[in-house]
Amino acid sequence: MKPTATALQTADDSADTGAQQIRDAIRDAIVERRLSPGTKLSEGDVGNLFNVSRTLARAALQALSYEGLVSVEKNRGAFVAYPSPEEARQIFAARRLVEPGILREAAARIKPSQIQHLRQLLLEEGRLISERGQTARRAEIKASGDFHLTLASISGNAIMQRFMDELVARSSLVIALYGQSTISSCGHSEHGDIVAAIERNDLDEACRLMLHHIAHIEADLDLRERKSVGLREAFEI
Amino acid sequence: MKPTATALQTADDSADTGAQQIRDAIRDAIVERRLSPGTKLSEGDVGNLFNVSRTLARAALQALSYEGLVSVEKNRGAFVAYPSPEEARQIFAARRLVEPGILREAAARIKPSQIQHLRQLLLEEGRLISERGQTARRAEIKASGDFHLTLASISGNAIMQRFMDELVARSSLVIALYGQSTISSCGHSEHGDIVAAIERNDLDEACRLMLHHIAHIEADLDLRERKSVGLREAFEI
DNA sequence: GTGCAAATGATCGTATACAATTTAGCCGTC
DNA sequence: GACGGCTAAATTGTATACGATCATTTGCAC
Repeated sequence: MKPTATALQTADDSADTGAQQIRDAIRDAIVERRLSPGTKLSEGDVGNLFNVSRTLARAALQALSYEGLVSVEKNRGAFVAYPSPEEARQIFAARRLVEPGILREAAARIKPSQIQHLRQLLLEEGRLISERGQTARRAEIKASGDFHLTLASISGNAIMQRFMDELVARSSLVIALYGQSTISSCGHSEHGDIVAAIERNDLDEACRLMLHHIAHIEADLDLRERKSVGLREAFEI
Repeated sequence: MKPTATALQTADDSADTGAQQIRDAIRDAIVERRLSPGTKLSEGDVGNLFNVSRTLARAALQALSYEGLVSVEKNRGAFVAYPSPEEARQIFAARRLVEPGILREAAARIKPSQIQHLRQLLLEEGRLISERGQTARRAEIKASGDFHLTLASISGNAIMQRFMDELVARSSLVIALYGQSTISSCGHSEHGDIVAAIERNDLDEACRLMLHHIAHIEADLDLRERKSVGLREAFEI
């Protein structure tokens, strides 16, 4: 299972300012679930795909490993991360821990134009949900995460923003692996409720809704240990 | 101002498993303030210092830039990060936001042996404070951070732990730049108070103490904008 | 036919080499 | 004497090359 050209070549021919472009392209592919967890990302293949040397491919993969999106195994190669159930729990625990705080901070500094921006995001998200097709689905996944990231950006704390970047991206991986419901972002209306609570300055309610929202996402996961199904159980029906 | 051999060569001749060793050595040097903010870390120099090629030196510096300890400027090189007052504020805002949560999580899972471990850390910290000399001072800086990192490790959340790693390291940079009091870790007793509160299971009080502790550290900073002192003000006495 | 051992191929780890960019020094002109 | 442009040195950006490690398969013995 090697990454196909269609899975990765999105921002290909843009200026080659370095490994960053490659990193971003691969990250987008992972977040939008065009690349499945466990997919091997060999340095050579990635380099060929983007027409750069292994040096840059390696740098990009290394960067992604710091974000927890790919895992590099010594002398074996890089793979799209395959979060364990335990990791998944920790990711959502971290989100429960930081998102209320980010929300409070954001609500305290939010300006009318930014509320407007949030509302526009919700609209776009709603539009994508009603559309059909793979590309719409992928855009929807991204838009769903963008809501949380925008909140972090409004909070004005670049460090928390980067942290949320990581958490949202890794959440996408977890949902790809353990999500049950076919609908990817079941909680669209919940986003709207949160914005509404912010608008009427009811912070406690907004935080409550946020925690509920995160719990809702997590509840859709099936985090039972799957001991690499496929040895025997997969055929012993 | 290039990194001197004595500033970096700590774990030099140990096994060369890769760039990780170099990264850790430089990180320690930064956290213990043997390397001052703004110091240039050229790839060539770093490579020579550790007897490796520029490839590995570059990888190590790149990794440190992801942690915010080093800033790499395109075509200009890498420098020990020089956090702006605004960054400093964000770092501490982030700590205020996450540390109470980590503390609660840790307190909920803490085992007697881990309390023992914390107490031992405090003892060691106290011992270092009473000693004199540069090496003791540096060890003290590290020990002071280790308290917070140990708490994060007890929380059992690897993601939050990594995040705290970053925050504590960057805090050290900020204190090096903006700290006023000569004593580096004024809040040793506060650490003890927090452990005591945990021990008697008074979580609210523990969180309150933690927030107080962070505020105390931050209060010792002089975060006034210094517009690269040395243009004119430095001589216009 | 099964199991182990050596050879093969693919991939990674690191070093070196070359191109591009910046920085510093130098000289001529104003 | 100060300013501006030019050349040279130093440093980074990227590619390539070679040695090391791991996975796989081939072949042989049992």
